[in-house]
Amino acid sequence: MKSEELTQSLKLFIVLSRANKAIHECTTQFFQAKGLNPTEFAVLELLFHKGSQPLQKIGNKILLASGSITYVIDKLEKRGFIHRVNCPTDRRVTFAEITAEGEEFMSELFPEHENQLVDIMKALDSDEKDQAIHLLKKLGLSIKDLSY
Amino acid sequence: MKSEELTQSLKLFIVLSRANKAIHECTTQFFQAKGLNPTEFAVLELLFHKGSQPLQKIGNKILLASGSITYVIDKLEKRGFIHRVNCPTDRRVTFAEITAEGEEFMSELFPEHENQLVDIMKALDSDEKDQAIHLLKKLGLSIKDLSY
DNA sequence: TATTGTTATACTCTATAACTATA
DNA sequence: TATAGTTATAGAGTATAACAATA
Repeated sequence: MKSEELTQSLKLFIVLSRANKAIHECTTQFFQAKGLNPTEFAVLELLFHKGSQPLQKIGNKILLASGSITYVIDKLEKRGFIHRVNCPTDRRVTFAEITAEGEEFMSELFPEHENQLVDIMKALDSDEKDQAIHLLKKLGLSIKDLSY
Repeated sequence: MKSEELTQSLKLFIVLSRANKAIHECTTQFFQAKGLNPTEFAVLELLFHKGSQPLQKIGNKILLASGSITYVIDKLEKRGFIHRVNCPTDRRVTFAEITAEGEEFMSELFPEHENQLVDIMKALDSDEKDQAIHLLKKLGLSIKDLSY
């Protein structure tokens, strides 16, 4: 017979995967309705909240190869949400900077995204959310120490 | 100022996404080391645990279009893990069935997968796992009722 | 007519490698 | 030499649509 720990671990894996999948589908659908895929949203959100970034740094944060970053930045630039800015001190470096249009776009989109999340998380009350945050943070942090 | 509920919901979204991503990377890496992608593992696991299935039914469970199912089944069949079986009562239908080789493969792989999950979830004790399961199940189920 | 599965095709996203230009 | 970004190319995985066989 399987151990209690094994049964629990498998169960936790399943409910965590399913909850994440359900949430991810909601948010992805929301982004797509605005013409963005999750990667594009991630880049736009980074620039919106953290300011201009060198392309390479964006690639590191979003975990994307340099050639792929060029592709994503090109797309966002074509839509007018960001533009490239040469670094004055190192001519190899290019910054991505959000435009006024991108700023306006995100000023509307991000609060909607937040409201959607509030809606999605409504099933849990404040205490339960705190518990879930605590447990998932603990779990997530521990995994980074694993050698997989 | 942002409401407490909004801050909590956003935080919960982030820690849930991160925990899932970390776990997903572990399991995906494990599958890939065995030459499977997550979709292939999902199909194989379905046949291993639930027995033969019509291709269309597999597509519904894994959420894959019929053309894509053909592609995945072809790959698993080429590796000798499954084979196609004609339905005797409805000649339109084809079942996918796990082979002896696939059975043997999964008999070894699945317990390893479970052990990996036990390892991954070790950061939480038994009570914490139960709490997390309870909260995530509640959350996951509630989202299906949403209209997104 | 509706359904199952296949084929052919195209698209999106990502990675890799070779390259240019700087440092 | 090493680094930043671009270009060209390839590949995986998925979707779509047209199709053949069967119900």
